[in-house]
Amino acid sequence: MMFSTRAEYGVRVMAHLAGRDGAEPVALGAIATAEGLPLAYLEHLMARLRRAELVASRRGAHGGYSLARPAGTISMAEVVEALEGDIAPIECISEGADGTLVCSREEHGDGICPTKLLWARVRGSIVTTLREMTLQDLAKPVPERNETAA
Amino acid sequence: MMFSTRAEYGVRVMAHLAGRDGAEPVALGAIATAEGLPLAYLEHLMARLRRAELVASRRGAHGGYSLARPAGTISMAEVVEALEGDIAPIECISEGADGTLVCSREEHGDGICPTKLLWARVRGSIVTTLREMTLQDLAKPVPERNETAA
DNA sequence: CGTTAACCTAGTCGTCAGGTAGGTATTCGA
DNA sequence: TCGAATACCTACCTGACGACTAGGTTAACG
Repeated sequence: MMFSTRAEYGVRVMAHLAGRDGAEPVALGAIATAEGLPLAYLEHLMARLRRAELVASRRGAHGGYSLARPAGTISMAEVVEALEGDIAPIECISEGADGTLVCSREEHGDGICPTKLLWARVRGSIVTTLREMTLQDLAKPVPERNETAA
Repeated sequence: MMFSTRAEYGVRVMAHLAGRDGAEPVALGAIATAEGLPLAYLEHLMARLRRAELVASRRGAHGGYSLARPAGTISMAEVVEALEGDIAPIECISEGADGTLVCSREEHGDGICPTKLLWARVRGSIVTTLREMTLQDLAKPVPERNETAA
């Protein structure tokens, strides 16, 4: 719908990695099997995540992927943005260089776009929600209690 | 991006209508010209809005569209939902019959989907934002002061 | 040196957003 | 009563892009 499977699959992989925090790299094939997702397709997503420096990779035998930073420091906004690109509810709204929102409809000098307010707020609420969550929040859906936990 | 031009165009038309609140119906051709949007395409969107009973129509000469209810009582959630269908950030999340969110990944009896929490929150923030705004909020981008206003 | 797995580049395929076209039904003014 | 205006409906087209496959090359371990 609004986000494609890129975000869906990518987030699942990241959540999977977050479950193995700090440990050895995990082979993508193992993740694909565990999550029931197509390996070849995941490779494309990992390329995006790697370019965004959210995951580190080790090639060769016993290689794989691991988080580039602790799960608690990776916001979901970073993850989703790396996978889907700039977050904009509709085409005509995008983020300018200085962080302000630009409406392409306003560039013709026509004056104010009345609907900009709406989309700006929608975008804001999405970004805020994504920023407030980290990978760690997704990594602990089953809180076991044999440890005092991380 | 996340919403298509259906939402963008449709909201523009609705905002346009809100500016003529209560008055005579406005011909779609006039709106299309004013907003610079393709008339034939807008007709499809109006069909959705009409089926959702957000606009009323009058056929024939001097016919056109008008809001079915006062602008202040029409939430943007209704408008967007009528245009785009059910609001869901990704395919696997949808609203069940009783309003609870359902993740299609959980239906295989696999247990909890860790990413559901994320998408549920994103969806929630979008819906909340859309619900908090009404058409009236879009209709007054240029607050004139020759009247005490509506 | 061979196996493993990341990495890269091209494709294919189906769907759907975005828009066009042309007709029919309804209402008004003259 | 006619004809112009306008909503309404169904069908169709087209390009882009999401989702995925295929097949290779490079790097690291044992």
